[in-house]
Amino acid sequence: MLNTLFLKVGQRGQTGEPLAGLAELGLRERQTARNQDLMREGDRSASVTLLTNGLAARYRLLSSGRRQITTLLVPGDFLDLSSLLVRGRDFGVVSLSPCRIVTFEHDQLRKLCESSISATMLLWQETVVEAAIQREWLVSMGRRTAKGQMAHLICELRVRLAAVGRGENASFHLPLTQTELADVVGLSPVHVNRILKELRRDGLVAWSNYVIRILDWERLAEIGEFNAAYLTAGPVEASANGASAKTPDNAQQAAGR
Amino acid sequence: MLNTLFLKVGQRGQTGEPLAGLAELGLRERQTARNQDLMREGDRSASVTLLTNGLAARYRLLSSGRRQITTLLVPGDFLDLSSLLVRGRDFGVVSLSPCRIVTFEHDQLRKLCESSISATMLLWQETVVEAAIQREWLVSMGRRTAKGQMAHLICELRVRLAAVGRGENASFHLPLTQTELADVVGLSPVHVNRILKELRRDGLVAWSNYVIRILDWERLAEIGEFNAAYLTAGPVEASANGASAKTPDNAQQAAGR
DNA sequence: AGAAAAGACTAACAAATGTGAAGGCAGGCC
DNA sequence: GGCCTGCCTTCACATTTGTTAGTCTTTTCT
Repeated sequence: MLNTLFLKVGQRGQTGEPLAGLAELGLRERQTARNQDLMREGDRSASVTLLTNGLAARYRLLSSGRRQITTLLVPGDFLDLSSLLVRGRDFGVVSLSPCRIVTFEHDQLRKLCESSISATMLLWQETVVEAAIQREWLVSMGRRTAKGQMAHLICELRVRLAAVGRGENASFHLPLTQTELADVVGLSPVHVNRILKELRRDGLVAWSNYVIRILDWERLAEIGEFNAAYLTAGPVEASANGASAKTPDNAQQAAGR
Repeated sequence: MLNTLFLKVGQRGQTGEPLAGLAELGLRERQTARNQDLMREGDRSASVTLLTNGLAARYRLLSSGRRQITTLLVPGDFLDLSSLLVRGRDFGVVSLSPCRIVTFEHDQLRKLCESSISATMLLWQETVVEAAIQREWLVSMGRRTAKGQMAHLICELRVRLAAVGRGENASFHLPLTQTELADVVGLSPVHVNRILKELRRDGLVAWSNYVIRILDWERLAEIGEFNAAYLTAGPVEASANGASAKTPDNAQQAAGR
């Protein structure tokens, strides 16, 4: 139940051990269909949900009907950790594939945090890494070319998915419609189609049946100016943190840098 | 030294009390000039810095020379809280006006966190609110019109600055060049100029000498689809949190809705 | 199996945004 | 006082991106 979370934390050179207690706290592990609204904007909740399998997204809807996906959630990601600290939710969450999720009640989580500072730090770190990913998206949308943005996104997903054991060699499953992809990158579906065509033409990726195969990692990372450090950077080496500062592992090698 | 931080936390209906200990931990309070590089991308640090006065920004530089500002920092904001949890920095920080800053060493901060769970939660909350602001920017860049994006940004800054006592009535000081503004919204300087012209023509804002006066808050908020909840939402009402859930104060009223 | 729906792809055109260049104004500097 | 420099502003034009709409294929539903 916690293995993807542990894998992710492990990739940063840490042990998820302090969070082991979560195993007993998880309520029901649920299975959802694709395209389900897992959470609606504006709700308050008394629990936090962890995605253990599948792909999901945080999004915002504007009055024009336009949608912006602000976060892609992969196994091991919390859908709404922020609800533990701030009331009200400024985003909705939708499943982009059939998903499996577990929920933890705020009260339980808070007890865990009170009893273990290293557990708190690990959870806080999740928020920090998420923010780094969002910053990277901001750079993509603002200053990268559409092609660079797509290239960067593919690189990011490859690393994040590989970290939790999804995808082998240079290919991974990404059950995203071109229209959904458009909502991720903030472009129109037609333009996304154009960009993908270019990436394929240039021999950078193969993309069919929702499986992406990266054909030329080097060039893809170059076009997207991708540097995996923000995903794989471990914690500060600190005695107080209970964390070891191992060298980043194979996932990073695969990721090139 | 901590008053802006306290004001900000207070606006969310909480007391900054648990962080009072910081007052003795702050090292040298420094004054910087405008346009100084306060931190460079890639550095590691052993301390966290709080902005106590002035305006600063986190940014990323691409190889093409293009710059994207990913966060605008106002008094009461930490420049690099994330360094406490993750090594390596994926952004630079530049002062956009003369600034005053205080730094706190990681070791000291960690001790504070270990001794007080509510202090930890308050700091974590800072990260969470920052992430919410970034999500909002993502929505702006991806799915709002350029005009809506500018409108939203102005609303956001008005609320954030008012919260820390900067700006009165509906006007505030924003020492941002149009070129810098372009790096915030991800547009070209020329286009930023066009948008500002429109906003002025429509009687929404007056903008001169780096002072913005909002002439029609209602319409500005409507155009930007601005809802201050993500900035003013307090914590979850929780016994464990030591936080009181007061009704949001006047700053929010001023912010409309 | 057949019908319906969803998704990928393309084309032609429209709108938004970027680029390069220039003029004007103000403040800082000698 | 005069000269630089930085910034705002505008223009003309190039490029990117969006829109609308249509065809084709695949999947889903009955």
